Amino acid sequence: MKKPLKHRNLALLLLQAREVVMARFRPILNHHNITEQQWRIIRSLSERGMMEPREICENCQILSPSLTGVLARMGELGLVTRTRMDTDQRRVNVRLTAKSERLFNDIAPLIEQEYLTLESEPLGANIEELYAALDRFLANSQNH
Amino acid sequence: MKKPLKHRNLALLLLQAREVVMARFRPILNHHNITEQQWRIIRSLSERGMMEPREICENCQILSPSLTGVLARMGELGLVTRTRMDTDQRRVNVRLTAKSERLFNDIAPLIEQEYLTLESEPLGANIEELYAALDRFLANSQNH
DNA sequence: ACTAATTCACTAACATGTTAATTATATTAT
DNA sequence: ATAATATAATTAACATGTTAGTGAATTAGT
Repeated sequence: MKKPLKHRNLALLLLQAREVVMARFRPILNHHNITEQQWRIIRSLSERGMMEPREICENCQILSPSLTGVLARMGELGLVTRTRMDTDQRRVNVRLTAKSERLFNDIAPLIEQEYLTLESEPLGANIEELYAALDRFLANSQNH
Repeated sequence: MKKPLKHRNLALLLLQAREVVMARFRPILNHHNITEQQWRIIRSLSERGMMEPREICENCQILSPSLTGVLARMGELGLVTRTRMDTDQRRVNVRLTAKSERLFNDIAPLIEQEYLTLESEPLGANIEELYAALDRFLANSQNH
């Protein structure tokens, strides 16, 4: 009478793998008092310079209603500025501040080092394979 | 002066891949009025029959404080029962109910079918590679 | 030009994630 | 046996995830 699922839980495997990775980086972010989402946004903005909220949503995998709160708190903390566009009053430009650029410069090397450490351990042995598999999967997904 | 990170954001890639997968299954769960976390728990309990909360935490990747609320709501909905153990009054046994077993039997075939659909599409072309990469990565992680 | 449809950011309501601390029960070490 | 330690589940406080819906601004169609 029992009918177990034949397929494994792919979403859960991805979640577990993500947790393995984040467990390495979370202490760094906690120590600097920023959240995972804030770091994704700062990292993304440090590359692009300026983004609209919907671009951040896409790029950082954050839903619009969540982002509203995240950006508001980052604004309070002086980590981002938000300015309405002249050409389209609905849209907003989000930028890093001097403070968050310094924060990025402080944290980035630590993250970088942690990646190197990870790669040097047994855990990192097959990490290129994981990147490749994710790349091919996402390339066929029309989702970015 | 600008120092971009040399490494790609692995945690984000995993999150994006997970979203691609969940986008397929979310409509099924929504239609049956259960959350992603509730489904993970139901699926897990349907295989093991009975679990303690801390086992559910490990297996379903849910933190203990979150699980307290999830199980409470599932109890209200008649989806699980919680009974304290005689041998250790701190510990609890969680079980599915007849209702949630029926729910599982309703949903499982739909999930199964969606996996088949996914595999038949371009997105599924390299999915075995993804499973394999995740397996090898998790096997070296001491995290399960 | 003008109406209808679309887009963008946002609010509301509730569920879950995250860290720290707490309570109750069990276990270990003296 | 008792005190110190450890463990399981919980609560508290706040941040984020998720769905539905809103209001203002823009664009598409006529």
